[in-house]
Amino acid sequence: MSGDHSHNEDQVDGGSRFSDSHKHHKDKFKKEHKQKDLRKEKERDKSKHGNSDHKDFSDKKHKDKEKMKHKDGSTDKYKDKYKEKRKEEKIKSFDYKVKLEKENGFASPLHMKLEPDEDSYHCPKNAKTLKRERDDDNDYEFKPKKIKTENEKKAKKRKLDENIKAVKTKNKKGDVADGKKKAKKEQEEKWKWWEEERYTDGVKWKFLEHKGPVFAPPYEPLPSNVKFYYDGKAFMLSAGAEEVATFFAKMLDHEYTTKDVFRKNFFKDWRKEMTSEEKAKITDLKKCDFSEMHQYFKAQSEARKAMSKEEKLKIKEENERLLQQYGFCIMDNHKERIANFRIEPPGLFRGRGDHPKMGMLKRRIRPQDIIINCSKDSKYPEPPPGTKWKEVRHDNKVTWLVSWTENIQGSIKYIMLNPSSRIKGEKDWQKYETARRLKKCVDRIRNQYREDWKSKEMRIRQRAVALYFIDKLALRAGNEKEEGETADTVGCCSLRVEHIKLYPEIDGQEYVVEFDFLGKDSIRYYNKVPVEKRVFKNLQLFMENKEPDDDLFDRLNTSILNKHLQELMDGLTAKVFRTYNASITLQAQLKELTSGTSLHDTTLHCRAVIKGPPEENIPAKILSYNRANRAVAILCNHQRAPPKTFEKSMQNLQTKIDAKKAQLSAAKRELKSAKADAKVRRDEKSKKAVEAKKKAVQRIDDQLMKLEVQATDREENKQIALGTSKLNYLDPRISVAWCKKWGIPVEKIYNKTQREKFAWAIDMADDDYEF
DNA sequence: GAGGACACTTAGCAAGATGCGT
DNA sequence: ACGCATCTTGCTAAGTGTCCTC
Repeated sequence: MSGDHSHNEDQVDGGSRFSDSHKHHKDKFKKEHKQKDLRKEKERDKSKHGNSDHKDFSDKKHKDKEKMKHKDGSTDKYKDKYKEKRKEEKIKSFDYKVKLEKENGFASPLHMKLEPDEDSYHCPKNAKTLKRERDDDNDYEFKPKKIKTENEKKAKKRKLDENIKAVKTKNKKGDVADGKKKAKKEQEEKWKWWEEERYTDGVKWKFLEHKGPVFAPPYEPLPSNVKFYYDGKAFMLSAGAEEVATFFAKMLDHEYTTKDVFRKNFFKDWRKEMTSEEKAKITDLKKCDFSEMHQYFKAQSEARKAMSKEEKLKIKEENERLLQQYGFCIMDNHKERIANFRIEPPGLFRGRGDHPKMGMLKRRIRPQDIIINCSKDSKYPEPPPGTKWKEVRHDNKVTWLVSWTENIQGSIKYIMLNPSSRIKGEKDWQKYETARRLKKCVDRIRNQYREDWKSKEMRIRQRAVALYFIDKLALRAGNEKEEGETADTVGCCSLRVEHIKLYPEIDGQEYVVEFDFLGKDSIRYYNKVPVEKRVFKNLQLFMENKEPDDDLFDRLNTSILNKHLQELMDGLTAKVFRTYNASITLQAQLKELTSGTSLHDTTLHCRAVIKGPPEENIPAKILSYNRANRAVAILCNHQRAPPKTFEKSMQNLQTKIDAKKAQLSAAKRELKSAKADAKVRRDEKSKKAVEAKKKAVQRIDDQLMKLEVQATDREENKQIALGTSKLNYLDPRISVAWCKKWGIPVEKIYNKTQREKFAWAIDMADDDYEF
């Protein structure tokens, strides 16, 4: 470890030196050793899972001030080469990165009902603010122009509609029979919030009323015949200790109950819940035998599965009742669906990846932990009898209804509205509008950061290279995280030297950077990308005289980067690049893949795309869409574990294909003989027989094609999750426009939940929409 | 400018619901 | 009608980014 540090300038022109305090290094050293065992375990674990040959990452970070040499003498002659490169890049990653399966359908909660239910909400006089002022802060295109002029009319009309609705609700009572009709009507009456003006000044609502959260069911003690054993002897636990023990017992099948960190954290927290006698007696987790408890829970879940239809229905009805009672709120005259009205039940914390806090006890949340947010003039939610809320506040500058502080990280959890709600939808729409604004100035910004690669100042170069990664590779910003509190993951700004490797030349390509790090959710990011020479030289510079666990961009953090971005464009942050690049990629890929010619992709022997005019072929179109979606998912590194049943289901599909093929050749033979027959007989009957056979062949051929498309799609999708990008990064108007253009029903692309979330886009996008 | 509190979006997994072939 | 595969939904962790204080 080098401690030879002295200078402190921010210029890129001197000899490269680090200035780092020795103390800092010593601490680092100690910590590193402490971490070693942990890491070894990580490794083992990883190889067990077979998902990573990932190298040993250190947990340490630090900031160094150094003096660096400007040794980048390269000239830049890329002009519009850049665009091509990007394109190549994308195709590349498509090739080498993992292939995939079918869409995994991410979603959000159920449909929402607009009609208030019987025990109708108390609605205050001043809650009728229908018309809102325009938000002046941004987004010229946020609102379709015509709406501005029509707004008043619409608002009035809506008011009228609502009155009608209110009347309807009254004579609703018990008419279960025409539920279908009603559902239809509801659809027609869906509130088009996107045709209204938005609030100004951060006001999120004027009126908010809800019923509060649903608490986790209380703990039910185990029957007395289910025993816990310590050191081979039955041991009666106190209720508190028993509850925590059951959390562990339930997880016994999971591999992580064998992990040291998990066990240690669990045992420590468990002991806190024990009585002093228990504490004295139970001192070694290894001597604890939870197997009887485990068996009991297993049996219970079996029993649940084997329940009669009536019992299942009963549970369903109860859930529905809860949903109706607690699952909705009134926000500004509209009944809106709440996303997560249930409080998270207690249990053992299991973070993602190698989380230092795995196994800790996640406390039960009580009413006195809960903060309620609602209108002053609303009917406040009641705390359960004999309890009190921690606080009831009336903050209409925020969107949450309920919050509490969680005990593992000390972070705040919220109950908020469903994605189909106005408040979420508006924000979502706005997000895409910001990304569209970026589209207009992205060339300027790209030119700018290229210029900055040559800057005299180290911090500017670092900023420019980081931004290049964020733009080109859709990396996340990479906020700093508190060490030891979470799994060791990074994003762009927090990349460390150990996360990249530089190859001046490899596999016939120049200036290749190999990325290998764990990103959000400890998902591995691995990519080998050729970069521009100047970037490469800069990276060499940044890495000079650094330890593997030093920050690659030691003069940069997300706040600096975002401040810079803010200056380049109003509302621009690192995250916007991900949205922009995802959406623009989808649009480009859809154009390319759907046009017909480019579908003759020889690497993907798919007859479907080769054969016939695309407009006649919906499955092929959907495949094209999924591929475009997939390109984005790959760009954003949205991975998933291959489904457990993948191999099997692939086999099943192949069996089906084989069977279909056999069927096809049989049908063809029959056709042939029918033809021969017709030639000899020359009568109507045999002619007809030929026609029938022809049709049969055609039909079977179509079926076969469909199966093959399905197989291709699924294979390609094996380890790619399409849902995340679909739900969070792709401007839904692109998809809607594509559907309209090619006559594909939107239902083929978006399921019900997704259609609800994207109702605004489905309503407003025409077939010529351009992102 | 560092650090923490806060609000809100993005993320993958798995349980539960649905659908499909037999 | 049943059993399995797939799709949907719920769950909640883990990010981003802003604002405030010192």
